[in-house]
Amino acid sequence: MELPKAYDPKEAEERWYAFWESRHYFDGNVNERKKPFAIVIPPPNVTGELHIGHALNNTLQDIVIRYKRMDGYEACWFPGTDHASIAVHVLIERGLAKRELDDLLRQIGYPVPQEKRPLTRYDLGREYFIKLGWAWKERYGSRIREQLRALGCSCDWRRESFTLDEARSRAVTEVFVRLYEEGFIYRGDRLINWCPRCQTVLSDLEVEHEETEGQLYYIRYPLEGGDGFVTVATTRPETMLGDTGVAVHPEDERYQELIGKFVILPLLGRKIPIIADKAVDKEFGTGAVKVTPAHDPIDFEIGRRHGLKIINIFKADATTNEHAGPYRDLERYQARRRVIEDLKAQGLLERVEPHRHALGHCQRCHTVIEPLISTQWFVRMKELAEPAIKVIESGEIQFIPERWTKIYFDWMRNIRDWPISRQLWWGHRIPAWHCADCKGITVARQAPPSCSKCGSKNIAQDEDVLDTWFSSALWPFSVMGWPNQTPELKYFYPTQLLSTGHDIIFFWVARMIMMGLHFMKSIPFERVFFHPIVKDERGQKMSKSKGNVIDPLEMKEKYGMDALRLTLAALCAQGKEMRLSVQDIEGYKKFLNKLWNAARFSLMSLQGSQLTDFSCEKTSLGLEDRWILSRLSRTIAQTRESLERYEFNHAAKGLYEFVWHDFCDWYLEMIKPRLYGTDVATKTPAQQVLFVLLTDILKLLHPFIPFITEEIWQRLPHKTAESVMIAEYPKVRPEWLDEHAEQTMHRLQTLITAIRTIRSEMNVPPQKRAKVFIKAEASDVQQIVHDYKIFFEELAQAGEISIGPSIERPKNAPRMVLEWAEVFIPLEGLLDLHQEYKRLQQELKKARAGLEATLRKLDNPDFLARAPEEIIEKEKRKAREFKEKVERLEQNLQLLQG
RNA sequence: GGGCGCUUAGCUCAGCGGGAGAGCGUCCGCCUUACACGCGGAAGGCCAGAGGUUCGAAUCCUCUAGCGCCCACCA
Repeated sequence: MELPKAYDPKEAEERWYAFWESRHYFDGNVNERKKPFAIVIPPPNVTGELHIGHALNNTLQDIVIRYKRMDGYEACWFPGTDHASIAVHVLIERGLAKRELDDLLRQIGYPVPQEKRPLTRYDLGREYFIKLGWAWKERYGSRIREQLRALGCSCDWRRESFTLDEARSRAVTEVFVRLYEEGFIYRGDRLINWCPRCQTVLSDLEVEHEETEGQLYYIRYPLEGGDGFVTVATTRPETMLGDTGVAVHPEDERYQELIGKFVILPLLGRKIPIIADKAVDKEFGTGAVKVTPAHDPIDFEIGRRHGLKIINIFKADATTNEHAGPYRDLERYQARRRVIEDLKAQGLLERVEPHRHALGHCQRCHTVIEPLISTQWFVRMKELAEPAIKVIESGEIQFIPERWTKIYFDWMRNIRDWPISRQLWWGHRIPAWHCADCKGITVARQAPPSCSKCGSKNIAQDEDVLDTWFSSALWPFSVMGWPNQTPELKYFYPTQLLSTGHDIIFFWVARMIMMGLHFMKSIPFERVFFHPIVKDERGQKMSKSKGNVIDPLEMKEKYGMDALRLTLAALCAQGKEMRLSVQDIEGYKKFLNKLWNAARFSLMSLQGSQLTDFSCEKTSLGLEDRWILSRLSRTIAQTRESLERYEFNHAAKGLYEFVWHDFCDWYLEMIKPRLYGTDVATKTPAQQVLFVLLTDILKLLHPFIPFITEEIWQRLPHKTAESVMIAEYPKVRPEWLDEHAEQTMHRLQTLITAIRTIRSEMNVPPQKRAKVFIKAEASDVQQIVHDYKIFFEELAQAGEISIGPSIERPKNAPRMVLEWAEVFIPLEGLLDLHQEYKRLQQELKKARAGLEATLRKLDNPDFLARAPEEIIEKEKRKAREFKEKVERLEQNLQLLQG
């Protein structure tokens, strides 16, 4: 079947995806006759849009899963999306405030007010808010799925999950209850990170530190009973309203007499003690520090050690409360200004210094974090982390690249308890019920009829939801139906690969390992591949505001998805970032065009052939056949090895190189005479080999560029499978390896290139036949020229060829000097001797340098004594070759001058 | 403050102990019936710097410089 002149990705991509799906190729089923290969998708946020990072990660996963599927595994890729508790919550709040969600509100039956702006979640109430969340999910949730399909992802869509769906919620509840019963989950007062905008607690990971230009304020605290004062330094003067002590280092001579005395807190007049604590740094500031246990993590610890009072001066929105006395009901920075003004007025502000320090910001809304004391639910992590450290140490789970293990260990060995409650509405509600009478808490899988402590029916469910990463941590087994003991769990768990970005190694990877080990008693995945972060061509992060984003769907529109996929694979080296530009995609698109045309040519050449035998019997094969089969075998091996190591760049580039340069540039050109000819004895084997090459190339490339390979596959005259997607991935064929053919071919290529170089440099018109003289002593070189004359004629436009050991350079003939031959082409016009001289000089210089370097080694007794035998042999051979080349060049230069 | 990574051809990067590579870009010549999204050819590099290990270093070790990232409770 013939191919159209150009490939149209738009039409083909959709058609083939539908075809694959209708044939159930994506389905992974429990199948005891096959080995399973499972991947669980990192669930994109349900309201997300497919960005280039998704495109990369999901392309890589699809490459692996398609490869494994073709290679005989029962492959299953579990898809799904994440409810993204806080991210979605914040988006909805924003949408409400801007009144952008009115239509959704009407849809869920909420009486939308005319005027009110901003609209808040408190106006809606919890029930409507959650309804709105689901309506939102319905509207936007399918978008990301459609985009993954456009990418070509061969997910088993029957198994799609959502972290907030019923089955996953059951898993969440089960895990919470069990961890609570086992004592891992507790509720307590801790100093936590509070986002005053989102009005929720955040884990340390959700806080981003940023260097900020701030000020260090030196404030005098008068000593009790008269003269003198202690000067403390602080970046947050307003928190002095909550000070309950002043601390110095126990060994600080300056303050020895003051320890145990009291100061009077300015502005509020509270009497607070001076205490000694080793946490204080003598060198910083004045060596005396104000202690605000309610609003600073270190102070909290100091306060605890010394039994200091805890005075919280902030409300949930970080405005001051009644404890701030005259400064109550002020926004925190306003309070700071007022406090400073008043201190200054009272002469208690000694000085202010500029001071750079890191400030925590909310990951979602970028508001400055306020450390606060609050009652929250926590998971005790230490004990859960220990086995999770061991499985990495032992290699049971392998990180790729390996360096991420160190980062993992550092975090896991210093792990802190995980605050899991969030004061949000969109998410998994905590399965705990508080009793208004006895204040007891009942944790249960379902709403209990009464308090388990006192039996009172006066109970209400905890208001909080769980950190979104809590459900993500269960993902590898929750998508397989846990807590039910499903056949899928038994067969597909643990999965073989997790592919993700390194930015969520703590958020997600570490927690999945801990939860998997705890609840499944086994690792969740065998390998974790950390893909690089995609940056623009200048190494800058892509962002909409910078206008440097590369939108996958736009690229699909312009170049086709295969082009993007291949580019991403080809650039995916195991570094930390990948620089991507549209030009790269354009470049790989050209490869697809090349492939398309090579396929067109091949199919045309196979037309009408009655091929039945593809055994490629060596006896009937030409040099070029044996060579390309040998190269194919190596390429298969290299592709497989690279894929096993997740070296996608090597796999993609190896195939690119092989297809373009070996197959197209040399092989196809070399077999043209046979294909155009009518001699069945040479034509048929060429067609056989061509067919084998084409089918194997399609199969090898299919995981990278599924659409175009299928489009071509379907036009093959003798399909070995109804789809390339389910064809068997090529296996290494050792019997095809042919060192001799490769060596001979290499010499042939070198000679042809030498002729082409002379022709090109001397401006011999391309179509003009040229007489060629080759001086070569070695009989095998003479043999090559003799046997493969046709290739010199076809590929180098050679006319008559004279070869022999005593060939003389004809007059007016520029030359190429090789290690084992000299090539001359007589010119009709005048030869530019100067140019020729320069070129030969340059080559001589190189050859001499090479010779010297080699001889230096061979003259070194240590080298001869210590280097391995084969290296010495190699150096000797090199020396001979260089020497010969140098001699030939010298002779030629001499002749040139003479 | 701790840790990690990078520095190779004009650009983007491979190579990570034995003769400096690719793609893009540049230059030259070609519309040769698969492909001008192409074909053929060429130019271009003391592999950041300094020490060390080794018979041998772009490749391993140490230090320095520049760039980037992550973690962190010096107020």
